[in-house]
Amino acid sequence: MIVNCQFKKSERLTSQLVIEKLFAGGNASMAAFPLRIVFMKVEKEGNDESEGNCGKNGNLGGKPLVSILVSVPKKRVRHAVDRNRMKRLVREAYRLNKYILWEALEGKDYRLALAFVCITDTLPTFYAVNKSMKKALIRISEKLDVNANSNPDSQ
RNA sequence: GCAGCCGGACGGUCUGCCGCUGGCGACUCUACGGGGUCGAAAGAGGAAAGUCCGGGCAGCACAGGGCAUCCCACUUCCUAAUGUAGAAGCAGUCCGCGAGGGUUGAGUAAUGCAGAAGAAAAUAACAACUGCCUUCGGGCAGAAAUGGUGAGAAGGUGAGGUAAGAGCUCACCAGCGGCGCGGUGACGUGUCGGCUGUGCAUCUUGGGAGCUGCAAGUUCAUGUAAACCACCCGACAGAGGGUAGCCCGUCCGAGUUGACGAAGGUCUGAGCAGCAAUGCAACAGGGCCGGGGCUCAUGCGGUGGAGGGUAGAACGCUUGAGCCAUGGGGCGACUCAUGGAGUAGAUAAAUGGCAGACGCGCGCUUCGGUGCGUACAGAACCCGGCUUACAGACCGACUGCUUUC
RNA sequence: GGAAGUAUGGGUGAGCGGUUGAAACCAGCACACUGCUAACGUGCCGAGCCGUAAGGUUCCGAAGGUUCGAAUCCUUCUGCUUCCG
Repeated sequence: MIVNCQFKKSERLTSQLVIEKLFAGGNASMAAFPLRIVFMKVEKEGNDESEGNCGKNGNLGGKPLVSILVSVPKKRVRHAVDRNRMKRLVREAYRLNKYILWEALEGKDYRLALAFVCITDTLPTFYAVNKSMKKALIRISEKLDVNANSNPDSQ
């Protein structure tokens, strides 16, 4: 299969409940310079069974494996133009590198919620964002495997 | 040629690959709500910004009048627009050699205030001046010419006049009023007249103002939902509402429309609630009772309180006081007629990424090229105006300096 | 998106257009007290610039304006805070 480079609106994280949970604390976060990444596992729930029926024409049909949000604080980046540009760069970098996470999540029984928060004052180039995005996604997928092994102990 | 000033109009272009958003068409899945794939077109501004004004639009409130409160104020015009809005002007003042630019602008009859300084801040006499009296200390009277203070000192300058002086008189100038002329008008100008403090507030005159804002608001879904708690209430009347600024008379008045009417009434049943059957519809219903009275508190209604729920969805939402062209009117803002083109609508929020070519500016240059840069800034209901930010570049009118004829 | 408020010494925070460049508290410096320190008490500097000093001058977020006179009134910007489902 060719690497899926689409990024539809359904992959956006828009639920207020999930977002509040994500930022409430206790979730893993890491810094990759222009960004800080917060992520959380979301268990597949009962309504996923109905999803399974739809899911036969590809995972695009049902709920996506990963949903993300991008946030750029107004305090760091003053102008709306620059905030929009920062979000676009992050989204584009995620779009091109999302296959890393999707491969890691193949066959797992949970989904992921990710938040990218900008922690820089100056606009970086696309190359810088792309590079750190790749690194960060690889690190996350490594961590997932570690957590999967250690999860039964902690719970 | 250089520098400037005003007005208008613009603010990058093209190609390839990978994406995003809403609609359209085809195919497809479906729990019939909608989802997926493919296709060809569309997808930020002159300021989208600030939110400083004005409107449209929406909800709530509201018979009417007066007072109070708040806002506005040169003139004429334009507009949907009532505005420290816009256009064209007028007057004062400041800046500029100038083209021009900034800013202020109803009235002053009455009342009040004006720190410090100064004799005195408006019925003016401190010093000096003049006259008279004198016990030589000074006193009385005249007088706004002199003094310094101050933002402002009793119109200014000069001459005459006088005991000394004074618009007391005259000439010129500034201001005010009457008349003539010009202008729609603010005002300008000529002439005549009397002789005239500054600022602020109250005040006077004229005009205007209900409140909240698309997170307005509407519909659907979810919810035991016509859910729960408290209070009010049914005509011998007045709790209350209009009216949480006050007053006057007046009106409504216990879910509700219209007509007659002023009666503890009559007629209609158009209305309201509910999926429906049906229920309610200006003193309904039940119990006791011969009747009145008394008691109970179910349903409907009103007000307040305390809660629950949402990945909530849809509408509002983009055709509008809109845009462009030509012609007519106007100095202009603008307006009239005719014709034409016409999908941005997101909602943790689309309009992007990469690569290359061109254009423009600056630097280097062996004039072949080459390096760097390419502004301010991102729709959120929609318009009009203002303000602020802005690389570059175009058109037109005008000004100053310089050169040539 | 819409609607309000606020900015004054190093910090908090009063302030009628007129003695205000600044009330008050904290902080700082000096003195006094103490064996030494803290606290209490007294006084001073209050922020820049010029000056040895006396003193002069500029400042109430920034820039314009009104006024004889502005921290205060008006306009435009800047920062911060709050509210509206």
